[in-house]
Amino acid sequence: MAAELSPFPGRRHDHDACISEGLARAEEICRVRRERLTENRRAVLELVLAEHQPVGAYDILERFDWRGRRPAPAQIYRALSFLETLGIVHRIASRNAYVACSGPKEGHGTVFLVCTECGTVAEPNGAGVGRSVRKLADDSGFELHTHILEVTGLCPECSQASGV
Amino acid sequence: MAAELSPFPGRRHDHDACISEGLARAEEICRVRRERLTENRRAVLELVLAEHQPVGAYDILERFDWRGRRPAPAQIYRALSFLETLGIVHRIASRNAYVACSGPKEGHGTVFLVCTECGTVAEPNGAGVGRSVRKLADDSGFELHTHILEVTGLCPECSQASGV
DNA sequence: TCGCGGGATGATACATCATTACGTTTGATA
DNA sequence: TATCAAACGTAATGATGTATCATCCCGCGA
Repeated sequence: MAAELSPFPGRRHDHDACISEGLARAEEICRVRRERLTENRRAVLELVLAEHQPVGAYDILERFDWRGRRPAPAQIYRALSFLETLGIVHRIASRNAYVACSGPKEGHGTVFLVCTECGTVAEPNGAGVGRSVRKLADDSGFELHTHILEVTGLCPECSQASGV
Repeated sequence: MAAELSPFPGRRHDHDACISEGLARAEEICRVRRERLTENRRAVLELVLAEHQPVGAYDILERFDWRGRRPAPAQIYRALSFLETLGIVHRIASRNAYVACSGPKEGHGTVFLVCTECGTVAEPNGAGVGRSVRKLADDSGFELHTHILEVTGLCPECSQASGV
């Protein structure tokens, strides 16, 4: 088998590829849905894609220096919610911050592994957890719409580094 | 078996009992841990216990009219974090709001079912989900510390009301 | 090509949520 | 009762997120 047993990106992955894949995916989704990936939205997406750590809206705001101007918060939030509806950016509620969706593959659920040491976020395949959640909801008579699961701990690299 | 198949409180439950049980539980925990359930903390807890909906810190602030004075935000947050460490109040990250822990029983995990219609929050027994999460973390080489799972949808009553 | 209509933007202001800082009070206990 | 840490009171500030509205831009039909 090839690369990823772990959903974490690894220290030396080709991050430029992450970015261009992310952008390509966004373009494809917009094409299909007949939405516009405007300059603003694209710029925000690039800033979110720039890292595998969640990034706050105001961090984006600071890094955003598009043609010398400084946009207002609303502009960032508008772009972020647009990208969220497309499913290419996710909000990490426990941190009030945002990450780019890391996998093109379907079947990943709304599960985030957040490393408390380096901040990296991974989206593992959450199918098993998804089943548990559905069962739990059924047993409780709850009509499930969405769920978010945010797991904190140490990613493989930080776990090793901390001397296991 | 007796009452609760569903972890939801039900429209006509004895809510006074919820409150006094909650307070009694807090007193017991403080006694065991040699902590002080001061007047402030108790007042905040009462306001959180007053509903099964998550309540914002500033909602508490507004309702807080303890001897005519109006406390500052810091006071509310201090009490809330104290109550969180005791495990009798939980923060709902997706809503920036707080609920009282609904069950005296152990074995409930950090799982919240949040009704988007009436706002009621229930804490079902999350043992099954907990196992899935541990497995997922193991498979990803992730050293798990904590997790929060917030499920949105319709509670049994609202689900029925919406005409299933 | 003109003009219309809806979505996106720019900009100001404001609303909401949370923390820091610091001096004072309180309560357990030695 | 002297002491010390914990909790409180208060003010200020920081961080995050929305509302509003005039304007701009783009696709599309006349």
